[in-house]
Amino acid sequence: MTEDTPRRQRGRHLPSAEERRIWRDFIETADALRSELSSRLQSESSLSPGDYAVLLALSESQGQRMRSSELAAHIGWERSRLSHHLARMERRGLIRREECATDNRGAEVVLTPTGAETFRRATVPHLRAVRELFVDALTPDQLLAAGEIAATLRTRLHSSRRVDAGIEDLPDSGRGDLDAEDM
Amino acid sequence: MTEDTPRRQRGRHLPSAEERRIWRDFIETADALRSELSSRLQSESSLSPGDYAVLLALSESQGQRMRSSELAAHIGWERSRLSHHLARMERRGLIRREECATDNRGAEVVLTPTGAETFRRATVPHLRAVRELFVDALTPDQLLAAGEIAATLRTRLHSSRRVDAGIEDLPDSGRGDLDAEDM
DNA sequence: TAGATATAATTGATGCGTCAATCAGAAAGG
DNA sequence: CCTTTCTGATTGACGCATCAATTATATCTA
Repeated sequence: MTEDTPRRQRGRHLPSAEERRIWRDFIETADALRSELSSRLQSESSLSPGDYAVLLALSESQGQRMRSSELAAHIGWERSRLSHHLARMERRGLIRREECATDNRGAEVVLTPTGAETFRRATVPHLRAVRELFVDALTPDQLLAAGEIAATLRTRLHSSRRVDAGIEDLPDSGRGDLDAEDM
Repeated sequence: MTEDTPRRQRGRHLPSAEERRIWRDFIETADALRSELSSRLQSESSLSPGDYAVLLALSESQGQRMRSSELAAHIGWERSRLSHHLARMERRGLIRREECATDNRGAEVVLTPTGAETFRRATVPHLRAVRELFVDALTPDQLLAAGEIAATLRTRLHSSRRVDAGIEDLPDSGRGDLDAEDM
């Protein structure tokens, strides 16, 4: 009774060749986009996307300083990743780490003048590239659709992560945690 | 005459807050998707997406072997990246490198039985995950739209890479080189 | 207040990606 | 032939991501 003729009832079969093609196209294009943006950012400003995310968050923060954990949460990184990254950024003089007055375990990450200036000079070219390669490349309809597709995928991603068995669909929980990466 | 009031003539201004939001959503979602798929693949099969791409290409090749450069071109990697990756895969016994009979500089990459078996066991769960998190998450319309968006973006990406000055739009050159990553 | 536990942050190990440099062998041109 | 140039492939250095382990301080509770 359970023969596997192409009886496309959603959810029972593996993706078809066409579906796999779309999947590949989608994920590889997003990847190529990320990598092109990243390489432009790198050559124009000597910043990686990670640097950019950190500097953006700090620029927008009170006093251009933030507790390390707070920063990690804000940009959606693991603390360990941030710690390694900050070490590299500190070496380059983009940020500084100070000890925290109210909690002796804590560290405060501070934007240096160099960091602020580097970030300032990076912004416009970066946003221009986003416009050129993404916003302007798409028709207004496509742009809208892209937003909806992203929202849909994100919802599924979140619900599937909680259940992990992955059978029951949770009731659409809104989109809670957003990360900052890229302005 | 060139004041910058919101006169949305495409191509002259930086992306708006809403456009930036869509951009962030899009790129971060694609990223989250990639990372979720990759982590499932890892825990189910001890394979990275890179491993998967290499094994897929080899599985489909004549005699389960390929010249190293050929393989690199097929999956769209730099030779250097492939070389490093093959070194790691060889250590784990997934592939083997033999010297090439017809060109003494050349190397042939060969799928080992272990590699073939590991790949075989990885395929179904991986495709199931692609279905769950991507194909089935979207409506048929959205799936189509995703494919078109990817195609559009890819075209722009390719033309902009050639010109590099990036002003003139090239006439839509079809989509030449595709990479293999993920089946 | 002493001991358990939780939390902030760092560290070390390892895999992965990119770049520039290298090396050996093939091809081409004199 | 011999030298120059090109090409297949590898290497080393470094940045980046993830995981597990660690350190130091804070907090909680008996």
